[in-house]
Amino acid sequence: MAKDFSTRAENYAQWYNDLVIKADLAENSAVRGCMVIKPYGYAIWERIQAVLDKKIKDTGHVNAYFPIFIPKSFFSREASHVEGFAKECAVVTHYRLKNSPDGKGIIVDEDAKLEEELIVRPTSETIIWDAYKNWIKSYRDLPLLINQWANVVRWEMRTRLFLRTTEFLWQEGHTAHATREEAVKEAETMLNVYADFAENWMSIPVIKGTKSPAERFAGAIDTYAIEALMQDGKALQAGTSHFLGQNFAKAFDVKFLSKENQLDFVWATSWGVSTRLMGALIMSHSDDNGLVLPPKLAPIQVVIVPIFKNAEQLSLISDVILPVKKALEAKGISVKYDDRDTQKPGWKFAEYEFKGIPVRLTVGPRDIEQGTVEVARRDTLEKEVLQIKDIENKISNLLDQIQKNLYDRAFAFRENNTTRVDSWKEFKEVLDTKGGFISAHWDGTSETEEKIKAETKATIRVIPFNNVLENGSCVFSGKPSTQRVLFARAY
RNA sequence: CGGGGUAUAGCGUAGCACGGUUAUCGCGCCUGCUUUGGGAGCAGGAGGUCGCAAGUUCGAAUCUUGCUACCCCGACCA
Repeated sequence: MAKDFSTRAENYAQWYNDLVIKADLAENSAVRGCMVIKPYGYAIWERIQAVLDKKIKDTGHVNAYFPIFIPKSFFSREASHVEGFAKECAVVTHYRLKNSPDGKGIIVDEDAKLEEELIVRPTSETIIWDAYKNWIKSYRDLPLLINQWANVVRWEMRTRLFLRTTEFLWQEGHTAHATREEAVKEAETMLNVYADFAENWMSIPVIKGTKSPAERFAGAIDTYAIEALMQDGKALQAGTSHFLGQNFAKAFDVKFLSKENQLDFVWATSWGVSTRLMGALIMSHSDDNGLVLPPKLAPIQVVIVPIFKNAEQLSLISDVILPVKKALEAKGISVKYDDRDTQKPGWKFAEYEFKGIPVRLTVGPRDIEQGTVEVARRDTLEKEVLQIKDIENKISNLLDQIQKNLYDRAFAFRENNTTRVDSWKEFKEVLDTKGGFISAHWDGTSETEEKIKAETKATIRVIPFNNVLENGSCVFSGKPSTQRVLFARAY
């Protein structure tokens, strides 16, 4: 087979880039750091959206839409929030262009300067809480459970397709509650929704937990996250959920009258996942032959490739296989029948393999004679020959098997790449030779985390929920510690 | 924003130190014939402001200056 792309062992970063381009998921655009999501990549994102949107609605939330622009003054109301985002904001300063006096092109009209600059949203807490102020007066208005699907802009220094782009797509939930307990519970609920989605739809095992103060969202009291391990041993934060306390309520003066006629600030959460999930999906399952998609998110789950020399042969095959396609579709399976005569079968095999289609059916004249179909599965690259009459009943089972196999494979990889470490020497050794998650004791201070990061580039990815409490000493400082946390180098 | 590098067809490239016919090759694209169970073969063909601007010269992809864009490494990050 023609190998015009890198393998993971040769160059993991290059492999990822080649894969995204060659599988036709996305490409770089004329705007530095911004990507064009191509139809096939967008179809996968639409699957992610559709499933998550339903989960978000099933947990009581409704969708709304807030502006892309945020007045600069709103932005600075919550001190740590501005501090966190100020360095990566795009700012709109003018609203008009004019012809250049020298006749060469077009320039910004300096007379059209905005009274107040507008920030292109890097996240929407401020504009949303400004609106919530008018919506919430009484405990009867609570809880307020709103989500929005939107694009946001964060002016990153270095970008990578899907993993970190200047503009990206996401959903952001913003909720308001009467009590602290309820808000904390909401943040946990949504983290569980994300974890369920990652594990059962994306086949990506994740670790749920709390972020250390250094990794916390700007403006949050607590940040929860699901953390996944990629095949190169680096961790990737796949989703976050924040308990915001009363920080934004205070900044935007959002108060409600309780049943007891007490005026109090509301309690808030926000939570989101982004197109970065596409990166997680790619790096969790794909191999040196290209993309591997979990069936539940694959835009095309089954592709049928007919082998034919002429129109008569094709029509014979079509007569037999089209009813099978219909039967599969009736079961909710998405099937593509590629009967183009402009590409050869071998070309199609390679193409669909690279695009990660979970199951391929091949039917040629020999099969028609014998009443068989060749079934190839993308995850294991195994092929078997089945009776045509059995296809209808066996394929959905096969898709389930693939979905499960991908999860099991990723889970085993994570288990094999999570190491318990009790000395600083071992910590550095494991990090450099093996990578992956390192479970180690930490004294709980930001200073130690900072020093570990400076020396090794590894950060605390997550303090797992339901962590076993055990006495130990910090792997770096030797000070007393009560639990292990997960360290890793991260995306 | 620091340090390094690159810019020639849709993509990847040769040519450039030493200026001189019609700018090289591969992939891809188009046409025809033969092919079709793992990225077909042969023949023919189309496609270029050599990043932009100025300069040196009889003559510039090649030399000089300025500009622009992009890539890699670092600090920052979902």
